[in-house]
Order: sequence, then structure tokens, then C-alpha cells
Amino acid sequence: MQLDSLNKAQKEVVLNSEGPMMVLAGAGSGKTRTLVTRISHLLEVKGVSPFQVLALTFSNKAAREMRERIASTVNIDLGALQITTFHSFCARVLRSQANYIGLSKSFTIYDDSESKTIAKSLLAKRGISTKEVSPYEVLGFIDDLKNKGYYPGRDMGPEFENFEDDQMFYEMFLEYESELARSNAVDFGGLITGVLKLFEKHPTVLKTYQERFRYLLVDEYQDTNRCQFELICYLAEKTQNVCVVGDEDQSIYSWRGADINNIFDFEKKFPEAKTYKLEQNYRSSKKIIEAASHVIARNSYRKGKTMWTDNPEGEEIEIIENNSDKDECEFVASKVKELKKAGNTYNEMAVFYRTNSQSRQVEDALRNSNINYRVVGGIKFYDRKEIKDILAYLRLVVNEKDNLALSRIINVPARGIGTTTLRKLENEAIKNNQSLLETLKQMVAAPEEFKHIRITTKVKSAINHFVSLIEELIILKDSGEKPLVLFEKTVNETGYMSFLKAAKTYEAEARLENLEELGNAIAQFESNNENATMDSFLETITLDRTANDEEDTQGEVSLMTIHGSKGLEFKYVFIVGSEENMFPSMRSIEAGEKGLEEERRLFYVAMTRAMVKLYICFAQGRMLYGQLRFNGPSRFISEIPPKYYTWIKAKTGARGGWDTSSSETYGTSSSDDFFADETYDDEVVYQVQSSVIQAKYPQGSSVVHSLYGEGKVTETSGAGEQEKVVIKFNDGAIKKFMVKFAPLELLS
DNA sequence: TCGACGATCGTTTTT
DNA sequence: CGATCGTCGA
Repeated sequence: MQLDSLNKAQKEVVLNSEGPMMVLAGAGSGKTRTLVTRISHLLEVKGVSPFQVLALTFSNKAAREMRERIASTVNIDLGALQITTFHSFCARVLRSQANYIGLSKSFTIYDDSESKTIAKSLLAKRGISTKEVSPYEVLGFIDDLKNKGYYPGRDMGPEFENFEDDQMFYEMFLEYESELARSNAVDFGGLITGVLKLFEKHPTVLKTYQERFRYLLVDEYQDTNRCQFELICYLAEKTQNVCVVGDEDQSIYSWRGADINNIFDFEKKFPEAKTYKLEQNYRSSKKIIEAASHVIARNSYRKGKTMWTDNPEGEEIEIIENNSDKDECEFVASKVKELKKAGNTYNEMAVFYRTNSQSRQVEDALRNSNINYRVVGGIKFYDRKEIKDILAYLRLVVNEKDNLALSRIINVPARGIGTTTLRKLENEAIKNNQSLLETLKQMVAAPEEFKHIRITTKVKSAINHFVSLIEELIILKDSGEKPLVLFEKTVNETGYMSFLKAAKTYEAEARLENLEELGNAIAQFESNNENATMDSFLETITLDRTANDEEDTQGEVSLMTIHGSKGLEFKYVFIVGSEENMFPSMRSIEAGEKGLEEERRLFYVAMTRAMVKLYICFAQGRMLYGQLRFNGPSRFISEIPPKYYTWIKAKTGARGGWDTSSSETYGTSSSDDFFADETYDDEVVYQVQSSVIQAKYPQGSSVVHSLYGEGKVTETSGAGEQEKVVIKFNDGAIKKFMVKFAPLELLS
């Protein structure tokens, strides 16, 4: 254990092993190292058994990393040490206590897309089109309840009584829940609420967990939702040995239910709690840290930390102004090449964007320059149709009650059991309070009882076939056959393989390859896990979607959304698309101050990933939804005091002209151009002052735009560099521009 | 029962 | 612009 390599605050965190503690750990402050050392200290010095420690994280990646690092510092068998995600932990608890909650051990975990399918069917049942009410609205409502820790029947206090407004939604929630129960299934949120319910309804069960886990640690605490908070409170109630580590400035998942209040409420719930701040940054240069600190200081909803670093001053941040989105990507590509030439490797560089859809252009530019790259978290293997189909078969085999799985594949490949038949069967199943497969089985056994639903003999024989197929697979599974064998049988016996082979299209070819890949994944799972079962494989892939293909031969530039970058670090970071309406996103701007603060945290996260050099790029004009937009640079750029950056016009159109020069004007102009009316102060943060400069295009003036032609100004706001206008063009189009960027000319 | 075509609508997604 | 979804037609 390397206590000596820790700083004072980190040491305190490690040594104060008893009692409640909250650690506010800034970006790059050695958070993981501290947590790892704390656990090692518990095990090695305090003699705590690994069996009694529970560390909860949000991602599998974080859990794995922590376990590996502990394993390499401590000379103890970590077998019983639980470092897992909230969801895996809860799944485990629910499986071992399944009898208490009316599920069987082999319950299925439904992912978001399956939840969506149920939401859709609930709407359809009511004759509501998805246009009137989006299934996402329904899911949002349900999710919201679950995030807050609600389960049917739970007493949540006064503010939860007003379901009246949403009577219909609440009814759908109840139906959704019973639909899950009927299928012996749980959704992601239900894993957490399920355990909460278990603990509340069965104090004896709770007690066993409280007694087992004497030491509780929670990573990424700022991302916990209310339900998880309550879970933590229950688990820690007895020993009070709970250590939560988080950073309110990196809370970027509030839209997923993360509740910053958990940070503020921790001390209320645990009045004895000690709070520590890890404020020394070991990752980034001084310039980057100070710049990022100035940006985040504008947020009001924070506890407040002052990050500092002993690292060298470092290079200035570069603000890169480009003519278009395309130029921006080309700039990134050429800069990446330049950095490579200077002796850096590709995997020291990363490109961050706000939305996944922005990756394509970056990819194009990198590919054209023959630069190796990897898109992190883009394509989702397990979301592919053919994969979901085969997995649905496997799920059904594991959990016979999985009605969703059955309805998905009963006619894939086509067996002549269409939607009408399925609808009839579903009604029967509900009427008889059975699962679909049970109903089917019964129908095979006693067809005369199903005369009233009028199913043709042809369809009946198809059903017979289907049922015996599934039964055969179930027998195979029960006989203890290995997952890979079960998979291969499934692919072949169901006719899926021959159906794809027969198609002979390019697409079918790709699908076959994907199935092969699924086979490889199963084989790998078998070799990694001694007693691999299909059940455990299915759980693993729904709860851990990180693809495990880690080949870093040549090194690759990493491309990812900023959300995906949390927890990572790179020497060189490019943030692309740093424009208003992109980043911050249009929606967040509309959402108001809270939305903007979250975007600012996102920007802060992006900045603090960079160790050596940060490039913040924006384009004057960008193609968006098939339209050229002039958004202007992100307000967050203007929140960085100019002394930390150099403003570089990489490729910019001449003022007022759009498609003019392609000449490179690498110059070091300052930000004065853009943010002339802002003042900076090192201590406190500055309000944007309104300018007294007159508008260049006052309301009513006639103008000509080099692309859209002539029009009239209908609205003007701001002045000088901030001036914005709304123009109604002669062809009727109404568009909004930032005067600074728009190729406009005044006519009268 | 499948496929072709038009209308629609655009965040982020640890689990 | 483009992916996705729903509707309609054969």
C-alpha cells in the first residue's frame, strides 16, 4: 500500500475508515487511487474481511479497474469482495431473494428498448397513437417514478399524492409493472426499486445485508438517483460506515434521474459525516485547470471547490475558428497528423462532440487522412435485429414466461403465425392468467379448449412445431449443455440460419457475420467463466454493454461524446462543434438556467480531460438538418478568460463573404473580435454587460444575404459582436443570424 | 406479409 | 440532410 504517495487530504480519506464520509473529488484529483487505497487499507491494515466490503460504481469499466488495482496492491484473496455496479448488485440481491418478491430466480432483465415495446402496446391498447403521446413520455413518467424510489403501494409522503393530473399515465405505469411481473421480468429501474421494496418489506432480509456489508463505498456519487440514495441509506444505517465519492461539477446525468441533491442531503442524513475535498489536480496543465475552474465557477448549484495543480503552466488553449463544419474536421485531421509527426501516438488524442451524429464528419476527415481511429460507444452490437432475435429465443428458453421474447420471435423466421393470431393468443393468456408459452403448450395439449378463437389447422400445426422446438431447447438447457452449444442449436434448429443463408443479400451476409460474432462472444464468456450458464451470459450482456475488443496495436484516435469521456484522460483533446445551439444544445438553452448549468458541467468535463493541450473548435457556419446555420461560438468559450487561450483562425471566410478565400490565415488574433464587451476578473465572475453600440441592422432595414438573397429585418437583439437579427426573406423564409457571421449587406 | 414510399423530426444513454 | 417510422399497396 502506497500511503506515502498520497497527499494530505487523500490520506485522511484512507485513514478515517470508520463512520460516514463524503469526499468531493475534483476532476483528475486521484479519486480512484484514493478509493483503491482506502479499500486496501481496510483489508490489509484493519483486517476487514473482503466479504464485508461493498463498493458500488456506475460502470462496469470503473468496477473492473478498481478491482484490478486493488488486486495488484493487496496480497489477499479478493474472491468475496464485491465491487460492482448498482444494477449488478441489485440483480444479484433480487436473484438470491427472488422468492420474497414474487419472481423466479431466472427473471429476465428488460432493457430500454423492451420497455419501449411495452409502452407502445399500452398506448395501442388505449387507441392512442404514438403521435398523440410518445412512448417516451410514458417511459419518462415511469422512469421518473422509479428514479424517485416509487413502487406501487409505497408511501412517499404528501408530494407524491397528486397523480390525478396524470391518472392515465399512472394507470399505464401500473399495467406496465404487471406486464413485467407476468413475464417474470424486471427493467433497469426496477432492479433498484425492487431491492428497495425488498428491504422495506422484509426487515430481516435487510438486516442480513446490513450485517454483511460493514463497509460501503459509492463511486460517482453525484450520479446517484433518489432511489439509489435511499438504498445507500438503508445499507449504511447500521454501521454508518459509508464513504461516498463524487463531484457535483461533473454531474451530467440529471436527465437520467441523477439528483445532485444527494450531495447536499448526505450530511442531513448522516449528521456525523466528515467531508473532505480533493482539490489537487494531477492530470492537467495549470492553464487548463485554471481556465476550466473559471468556467465552472459560473454555476450556482455547487458546493464549491478550488482546483489547483503543481503541474507546469503548459501551453495555451487554442480556440479554433473555422469556416464550416467540414473545415473544422479537416483541421482536426491535419492537427492530429502534425501531433503524430511530432512524436505523439494516436491513442494520446481524442475528439469529443456533443452528439453522436457529429462523429460521421470527423470520421470522414480522419479516414481521408489515413488516421486510425476508434468510435467509442457508437454502434451497439446488441441492438442489432438478428442479435436481438436470437437473444429473444435464448431468453425464452431461460425464462419461459418472457412474453416479450416470445412475441418477438414466434414468427421469426416467418412461420405463418401472424399478428392476428398472436393477438388472439395474448388475449387468451391474459384471460387465463398464464404466460404465452403456457397458453401455447396448453393449446397443443388440448386444442378443443381453444375452438372459440378460431385458428386454422395450418397455423395450429405451426404452433405445435414452434412449441416443440422451444421445449427441445429447454430440455437441452436443463441437461446442463454449455451456452455455446445451446446457441448453435438455437441458430440452426429455429431455421434462423437457413433463413439468412437463403436470402443471399449483402445485408443477410452481414447478419450472419454478426451472429458469428455473437457466438464468439459466448465462447469467450465460457472461457472466462468456469461455470458459465446461459442465464449468466444473458445477464452480463444486458448489464454490461462495454464491448471487450481492446486492440491497441498502432494506437487509435478516440472519438466519443463528452458523456462518454467522463473518467478518461488524454494528452490532446479536441472539442468540436463548440457553437451556440450545439453546445450548449438548443434544448438546454430553452430549458433555462438549470439546463445551461448542466451543459456547463459537460463543458467542464470535456476541458478537464485534457492533460497537455486543449483545442476548442467551432465553425462559423454548419450544415444542420440540411440547412446552413450560423450559430456563433459557444458562450462557454466566452467564459474562459482570454489570458488562457490563443484564438486561431484556421480557415475562415473573409468578413461578410461566405465562400471566398481558402487561404490559411494561421494568425493569433485575440478574442477581442468576439467578446469585446466582456470583462474578466480573476476572482469573481463577471456578468455579460449590455453594450451601448448601435445595432448595425436595425428592425425594418432591408438587407441582402449572399445565400438567401434579399429580405427585411424583423427583429434585432444585442449589438456589436453580439448582434442577432431575424430576417424575413423575399421567398418567405424566416431565418435567424448572428450578424458577426452572416454574410449580410445593408441595402437601406 | 412484406416492401416501397412518403412524412416526420431531430441531445446526451454509466445500467 | 438522413434515419426512422408508419401507412398503404400489391
